[in-house]
Amino acid sequence: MSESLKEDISKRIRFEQFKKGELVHNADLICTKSYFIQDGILRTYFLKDGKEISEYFCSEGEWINSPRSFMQRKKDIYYIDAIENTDVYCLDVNDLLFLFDHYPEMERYSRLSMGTLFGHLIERITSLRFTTAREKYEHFCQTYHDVNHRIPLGMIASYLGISQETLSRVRAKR
Amino acid sequence: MSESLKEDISKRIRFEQFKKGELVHNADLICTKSYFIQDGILRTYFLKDGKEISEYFCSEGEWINSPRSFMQRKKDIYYIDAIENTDVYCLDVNDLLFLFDHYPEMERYSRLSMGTLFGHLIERITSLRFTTAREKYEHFCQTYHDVNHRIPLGMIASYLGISQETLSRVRAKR
DNA sequence: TAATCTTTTTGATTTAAATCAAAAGAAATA
DNA sequence: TATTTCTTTTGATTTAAATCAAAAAGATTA
Repeated sequence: MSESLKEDISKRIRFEQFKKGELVHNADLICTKSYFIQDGILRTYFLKDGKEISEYFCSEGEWINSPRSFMQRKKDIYYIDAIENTDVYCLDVNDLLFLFDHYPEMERYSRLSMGTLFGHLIERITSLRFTTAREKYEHFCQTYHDVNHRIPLGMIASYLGISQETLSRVRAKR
Repeated sequence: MSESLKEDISKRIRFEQFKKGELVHNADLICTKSYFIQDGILRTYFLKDGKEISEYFCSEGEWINSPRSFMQRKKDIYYIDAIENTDVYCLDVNDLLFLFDHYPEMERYSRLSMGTLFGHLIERITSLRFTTAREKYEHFCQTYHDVNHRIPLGMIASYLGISQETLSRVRAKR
């Protein structure tokens, strides 16, 4: 990464803090920012039949946004909230596009990190098809073992597409 | 797209044909090619407990490969086979990397099309969590309605993570 | 510290879908 | 065209997980 790019990024990112339970992004708005987590956990979720369904969790060292809203500049169904008090650096979509336009290496970085993210999504799809609740949870533990016990049981259950009672019983049997 | 890029691409892609049921990519090998479908349907699948589990289907106008194998140059669990007699244009990973190195616009094209693909995967995850078999199939019909009846029932069932008997009954009730 | 609210666990019952089994219908092959 | 093979449908039974209900445990606030 070139010096001028580093400088340009640091000029554009801004530090922000969110309290536990606070809404980071509201689905009523277009998501114009991407958040890099310094400390804490953020969650993406959407509403189905009035209930919150967790989509994914991000912790230290990861970027989070509402992907389609951010990339396609339109509204989407996803909310983002803070599971713990969380410190982030945020980058506006316009600044990101500026960086894409001025630094070809940014395009490349983006392509490569998309590839990784892509892999995660495929893993996720595979795990959702494992039929039993136990297998789903096992898979969750593998991918999220570091944050497993920092996330409330009910949120994990909706992420896995199983009821909280079932998840509680699955955990009890380990 | 610049003329020289167009020319460079057409010099590098090669026409190939596969018979119905033929293996396009074997999971024992690294996937070094990406296939653009001109006519027909290709399927990605993997084996679980000796059974084929369909991962996704691609038809006319779409690109298919074994993503992690192709992008990270390592073996992965996915096979690709032909559901119908299929005509494709194929592009080697080295040629693609050459194009990335020589045409910044290729990086951009890749980034944008990844964004779309990303959206599809998120849709997919959402649909897999819809609890009932009927809802899963409804969602499949929306995204794959044009190829729905060109794909055998059993393959759709494994794609959705439900049994073929259940899918047959779901269909009967429509 | 008590009181309230939230989250998790435990128990009983119901239900959707899996499994087992076999017949019917299509497609491929001789 | 008949025969074999593969795919889909239908029926009976079982099972995993949802739902309903309530208690226990853990947080948060007064």
